[in-house]
Amino acid sequence: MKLRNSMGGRLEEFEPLDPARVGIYVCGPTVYGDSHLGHAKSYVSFDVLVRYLRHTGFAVRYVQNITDVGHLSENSEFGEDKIQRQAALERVEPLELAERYTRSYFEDMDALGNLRPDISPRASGHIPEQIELVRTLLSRGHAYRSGGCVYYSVRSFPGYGKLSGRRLDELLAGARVEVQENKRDPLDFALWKKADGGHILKWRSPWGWGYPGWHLECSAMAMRYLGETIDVHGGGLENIFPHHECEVAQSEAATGKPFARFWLHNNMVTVDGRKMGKSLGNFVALKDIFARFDPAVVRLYILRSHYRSPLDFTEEGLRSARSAFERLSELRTRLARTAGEGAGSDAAADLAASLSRSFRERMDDDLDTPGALAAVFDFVRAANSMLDGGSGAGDASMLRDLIEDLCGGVLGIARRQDRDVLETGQEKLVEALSLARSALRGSRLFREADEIRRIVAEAGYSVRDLPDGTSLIKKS
RNA sequence: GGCGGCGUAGCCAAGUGGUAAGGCAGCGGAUUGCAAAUCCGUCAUUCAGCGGUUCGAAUCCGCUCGCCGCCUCCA
Repeated sequence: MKLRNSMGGRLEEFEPLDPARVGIYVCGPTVYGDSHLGHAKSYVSFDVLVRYLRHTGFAVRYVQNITDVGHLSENSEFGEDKIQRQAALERVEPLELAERYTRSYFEDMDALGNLRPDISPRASGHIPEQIELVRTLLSRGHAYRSGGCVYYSVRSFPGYGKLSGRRLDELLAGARVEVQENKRDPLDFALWKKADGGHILKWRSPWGWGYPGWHLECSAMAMRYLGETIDVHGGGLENIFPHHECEVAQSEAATGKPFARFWLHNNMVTVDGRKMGKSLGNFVALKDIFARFDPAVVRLYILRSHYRSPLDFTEEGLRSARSAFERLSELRTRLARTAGEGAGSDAAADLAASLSRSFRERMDDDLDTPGALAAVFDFVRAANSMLDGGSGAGDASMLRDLIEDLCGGVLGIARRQDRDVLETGQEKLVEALSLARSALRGSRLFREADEIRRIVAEAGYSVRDLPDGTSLIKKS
């Protein structure tokens, strides 16, 4: 499998350090608000990577942090902690707020079908590890104390800039580097900050009461759970600089070893061509989208574009994804109905082999999910044709197993509910209406039957008259 | 100002030297009591524009235009 490595920018054959095991670290959310589509794109992308690696036989340890401290609202000495600021607004404890939005985050990710990370470490729960890392950097001469804070000395690490392609003099030329009195160099960044009066989230350290700098947690937790050199480090494109650049500098200066072998970055979600972000006030909360679209549709929408391409959010795009999702779901339902005992034909085996091959080819090419989906939809047409032609139970079983494996197991776009079983009270009523309608049709009372179909459709169920009976399907 | 990316049909989107995948929408047909679903056919002589390299370019090079991201917290 080839992946585009942000470190160097080239497509490289992926091989983990340990041939059988892969360690992945992905920058998780700062939990001070509900998740939006941008989170969905990032975490769906990495979820598919993890699923695919497991599918191809690797044992994967997937670590994704939860940032609940140290993320300041501005890059200044006196910036407010985002968690603390929002906690004050909602009148709760900072960690209570973090817990609230951590749950909200997992609710949304579960709905999208993302597998839970194997470890979801909290920054606040890893203060000793972070302090230890600062001590190491101090002892190695890469950090210095000043005004109760500890800063990383960027010029002590020659590799600074190698990930983001920046050069120190160019950074200085930029107008927005703020000179701060405690720093020896404007480019230096805080490892540990002194807590002044208003800070609630603070810990005792060798340098007094304080709290960790934002970049520190990822280095400390990644190395704690995945070792000093990790196979894959992922995150959003906007984190390449400064966040990931600083992680590289901290970690490699501390260990003398490469920090991450593969850096993967997903592109942004835009709205009307503009980046979506909390600070821009144009973000689309997942809970709002889920009220109108099945989360599986949102997932398919995301996977229809490449992880490294920007995704422009549109209502029309979501509707298009919903149609495509329905088409796929139709086939899956059809296969499940037909599947049973019996030997499969050569034609079905050929079709399955063809999809397996092209799916793998596309996924092996830097996780080309749009290409993989194209292969899936080629398969959808061919499989429908076979079923139209009267393929038997054995063929259907074979095709079903494959599509469940790829779409369910790898892409995660399978809807979980069994759509032939209607369970809620409303659904029972709809089912009863449908039976009554069948009787009307039997009596050739089509006008009445059509009226029932129209009403049931308004309630969110599509009614179809098939040669062997009537099908009821809940719309997405 | 510096660094990086993008521009493929009405919309979305693969394809990085060999003659334009796929989805949605549309149109014609088969099927159907009518629909829906499904299938068949159709839908870019052309890949922002202009030059160049090549037997051959959407793919490589140069220039132009347009858009976006990062350089400050952000997935």
